[in-house]
Amino acid sequence: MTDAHKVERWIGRFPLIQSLAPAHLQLARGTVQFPVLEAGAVAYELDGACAHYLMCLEGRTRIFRMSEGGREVLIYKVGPGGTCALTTQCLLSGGTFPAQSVAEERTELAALPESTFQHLMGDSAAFRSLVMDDYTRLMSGLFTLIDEVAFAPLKQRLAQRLLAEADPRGVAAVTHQTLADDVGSVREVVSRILAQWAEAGLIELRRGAVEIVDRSSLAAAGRR
Amino acid sequence: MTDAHKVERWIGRFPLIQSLAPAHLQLARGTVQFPVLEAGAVAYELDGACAHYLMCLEGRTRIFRMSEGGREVLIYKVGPGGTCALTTQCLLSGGTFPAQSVAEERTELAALPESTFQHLMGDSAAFRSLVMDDYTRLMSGLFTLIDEVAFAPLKQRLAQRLLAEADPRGVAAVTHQTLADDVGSVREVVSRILAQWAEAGLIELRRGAVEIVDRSSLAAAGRR
DNA sequence: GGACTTGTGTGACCTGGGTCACCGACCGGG
DNA sequence: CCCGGTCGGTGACCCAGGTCACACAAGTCC
Repeated sequence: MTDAHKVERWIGRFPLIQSLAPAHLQLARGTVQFPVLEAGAVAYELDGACAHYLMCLEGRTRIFRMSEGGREVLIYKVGPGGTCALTTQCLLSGGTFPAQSVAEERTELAALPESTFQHLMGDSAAFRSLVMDDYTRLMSGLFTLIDEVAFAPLKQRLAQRLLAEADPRGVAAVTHQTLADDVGSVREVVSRILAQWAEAGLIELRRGAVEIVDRSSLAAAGRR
Repeated sequence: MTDAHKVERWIGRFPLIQSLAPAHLQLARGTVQFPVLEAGAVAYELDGACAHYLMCLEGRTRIFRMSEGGREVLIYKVGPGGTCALTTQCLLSGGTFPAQSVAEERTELAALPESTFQHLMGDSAAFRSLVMDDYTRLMSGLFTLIDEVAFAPLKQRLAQRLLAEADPRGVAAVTHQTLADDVGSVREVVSRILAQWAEAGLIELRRGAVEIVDRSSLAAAGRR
């Protein structure tokens, strides 16, 4: 695929880019790059430096925090059309990444170099609002995350994760292990809870996937 | 105290305000207000709307999240010279408060009306950096909060809270109950842990206060 | 100096969920 | 068809921390 095509696709995914003033659009088009991550590649590490504002074209990355003990909490996942708001945090604060990220599958990105980013943030109200929009969204996501982690019992978080992971037909292609990682627990415990739910007819278990039979009961399963 | 005095004091607390362009400074001085909260007053509630950018001149407010079960997690406390970064979140996102806040003592604020805030954010790079600075700080605070809540055992969080609350002489004027609230636990448990530490000579217990005897051991007490 | 209100100490008990140690089932490749 | 890796299931056990139910000590207000 030629670079021109890539640029078009990028703009297709992020239509707001269009609304930049001509000079700004020019700058963006001129400096954008298109890195690709293979499945399993780390996009960035904890405390790494950050040189680009990243936007996701294709694929999916998982952003999470890890404890010394090796357990994890999922912060969020970015799919096509999403930006990695942590790069924003990084670029705005001048600091390093507060979390780590790995690609779950082959992932194509659009990357604006820091200089372009800073320039546009200073000059372009449109660009600012584009960036800040995602950034404030991240912030509110963190708040809900906080009280889930602080207050919600494991079952509840697990139920939500499962629902979030399910495709339209209700199939979530995940292993117990990855679920456990996402909710910050361990496989055995997750398996047990899933077994209960399967018992109750809320879900059906396959190898490498969970099929949700009764979405609404599952959603209710966590609470109380 | 006259308004002119108040304005001077405000600028004294937030020297960066000085660096605004004359026209912007003019606008800020012309529209700033100085509300006062009595001890125990709620500064804002969960999901409340937000009409002002708030900066703290004197006093202290506690910002926290509450679960249905009535337990709390402390997000942060704002003292003199601090801004309430949640108002930023609110004003930038156009949404409502993601948490609640109450004044711990009589608190004097400086408040910029939303229109002024938006105007300055749009026009003044200096103001933007002033605001974004605190905002990104909040964000990174949330990250550390997340993995404390997710991974750190209660003891560790308690130890930190105690150290954070202590005055230079090592005296923290808090009740077991307020400590428990801050770390999202209950009184009995906190009392027990404190009793252990007192036993070990790390702290000394008084009514309504805890005196830290051995700061460094206390800091280490949480880990492992 | 009662009588109430706040802060604290303590024991008995319960439970969510993490740990350990397996085993068995499925799956893909030589 | 066998063999090693990835998934999933299960039981025994343990422990931090929350719940309940008090008892008591310090201030405080009349």
